[in-house]
Amino acid sequence: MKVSAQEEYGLRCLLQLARLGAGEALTLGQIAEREGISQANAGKVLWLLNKAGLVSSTRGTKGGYQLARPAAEIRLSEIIKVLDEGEVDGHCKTYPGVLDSCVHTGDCGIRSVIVNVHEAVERALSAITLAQLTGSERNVDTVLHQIQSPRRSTSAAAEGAQ
Amino acid sequence: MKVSAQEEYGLRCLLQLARLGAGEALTLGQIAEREGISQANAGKVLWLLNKAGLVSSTRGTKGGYQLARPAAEIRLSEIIKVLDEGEVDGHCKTYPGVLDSCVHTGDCGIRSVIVNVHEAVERALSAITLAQLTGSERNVDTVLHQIQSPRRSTSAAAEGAQ
DNA sequence: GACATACCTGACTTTTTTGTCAAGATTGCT
DNA sequence: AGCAATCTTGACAAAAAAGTCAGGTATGTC
Repeated sequence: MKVSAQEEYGLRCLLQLARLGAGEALTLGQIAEREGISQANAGKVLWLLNKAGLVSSTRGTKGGYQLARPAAEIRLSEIIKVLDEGEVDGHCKTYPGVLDSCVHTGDCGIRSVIVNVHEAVERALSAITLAQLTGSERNVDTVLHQIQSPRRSTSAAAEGAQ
Repeated sequence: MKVSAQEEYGLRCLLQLARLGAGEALTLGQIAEREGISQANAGKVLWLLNKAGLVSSTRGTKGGYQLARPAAEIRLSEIIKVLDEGEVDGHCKTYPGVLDSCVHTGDCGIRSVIVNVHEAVERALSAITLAQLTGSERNVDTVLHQIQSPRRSTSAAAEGAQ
């Protein structure tokens, strides 16, 4: 349950693009240099984002990448989902240790637990947009604390904080 | 951003133990057989849970594992945290592509984003206890929908659902 | 129309995670 | 005390993910 390398890189590339003015674009080399990662790696991530319709690319001499939509309309949950599916090509990875075929089907008890954990995570991430991340990072704190359950005390959550 | 194999196995083992009556215990072999995983693998996971104080073990002929605390006092966030740290031995994995030393320190902009995403996830998971998972799995749905932000419409979240 | 720039894509190498094995240590029973 | 059952622990092998490389395709400029 952690942010994978590819997810983090994708997020960083998108943040770079979100800070641009209208009509501006960044080339693959520029993005890679600013984030300190290889151009090949950035290219792979941006290709995924392009395929998913989050960014648009222009080829040729004056080419580059830019956001396909306003940053305020791109949710964190969407980004994570796209970059996750790039890893596990299929849609339903079958873990070993399951007597039948797939953990996510059937009535094996763990199914709904796993699925719902993923849903809980996605719900939390869908409350945040790219635009909220570009400005001051302090804003994120504010947004995140709003989605906290109203009937749970903060002390319990802080106790188990990592 | 997904549940790793080790996390899922740990969760399954804990659920087995949570269903026991007071004073009862399960041996490593019993747990492994019920979950369809190897005894060696179950042993590794249970050792982590034991070291973290979530389960207690008894050696000898009539030995076995049992929960160290009531299931109602064990939060999902705690479980995930323990099993995560078993993977990445240290506490702060340094991703490549960062000009300085670690993503989680310094003012590199992405730091607070990553940290806050993790906090959001943990906050969602801390609202669920083991006890809530043992009975009917339908309850999980109910609990999870409570922690949803009151000012976000469900349609947007469903649109990006995986 | 030729050249330079920049994105696209599949194969390959390295690293990390996952799972297994085997030997050691502890406890209860006879 | 001795034996059998059980947990403990470090080292190793297999699988998956992450990252790199090189060749291909498209676009704009001179």
